[in-house]
Amino acid sequence: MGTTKTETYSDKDLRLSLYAKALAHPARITIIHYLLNKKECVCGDIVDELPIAQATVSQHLKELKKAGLIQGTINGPKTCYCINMDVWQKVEKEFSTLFKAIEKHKIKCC
Amino acid sequence: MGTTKTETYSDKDLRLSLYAKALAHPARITIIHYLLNKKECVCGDIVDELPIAQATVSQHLKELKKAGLIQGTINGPKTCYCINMDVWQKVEKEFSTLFKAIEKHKIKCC
DNA sequence: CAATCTTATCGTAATATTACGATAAGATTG
DNA sequence: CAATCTTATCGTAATATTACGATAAGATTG
Repeated sequence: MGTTKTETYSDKDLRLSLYAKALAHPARITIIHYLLNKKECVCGDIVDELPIAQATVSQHLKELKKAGLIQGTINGPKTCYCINMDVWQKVEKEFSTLFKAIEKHKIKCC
Repeated sequence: MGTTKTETYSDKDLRLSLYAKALAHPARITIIHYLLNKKECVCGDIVDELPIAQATVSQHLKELKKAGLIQGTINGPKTCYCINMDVWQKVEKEFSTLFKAIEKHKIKCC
């Protein structure tokens, strides 16, 4: 017990839930916003922006990388991070499909 | 330790992360889709749709209610569920603000 | 009213997540 | 090359999440 049963859900639902999961932490949302506000790739002063330790930030970056939302490339002693546009297009598409379905839904009975 | 530090993030980022969290499970995505496909409010045969026990479904419904994404009204021995359109409008707005910001972001350096 | 049906809640177990300090790994700087 | 700087990873603790069986709560059905 304790583990989510992944086998029996549709691939679509599963994928959407994984994207949602990647965004389900304020630190990770803040990181995404931070990357968006920079004109260049960020060689990690992300730690200064967040109220959490360097190790924890690194963990969150790993989560975002795992979901494909960001990319990181090692550049000397530093690591450069940036938004992965291709994956975000998919994310946007999947979420807006859901949102559109909800817009069409016009029932209010409770 | 173990708890997310909520105090120090912006309200916006925090809110978005909580909506994402509510959607961060395939069962909950499936429930939302199920409610969308019904023409009327659903008096819970949701359990039959999911590969998990009734108690667990009830728990997921509680999570969705907590986030405001669905509503439930007791109707005799049954409980009727439906999508909470007002809250979903907010959710959509917050997500699309993020998506639009990402669309504008045209840097690819890694 | 007893039996039944539906759903929420309780208790509990297993796993996942979050956070941190310490340290490792790898480059650059003096 | 020693010192330093940056970031990932390890180990660990605390809490959260997921899942289930059992049971409670509340109505309806016979």
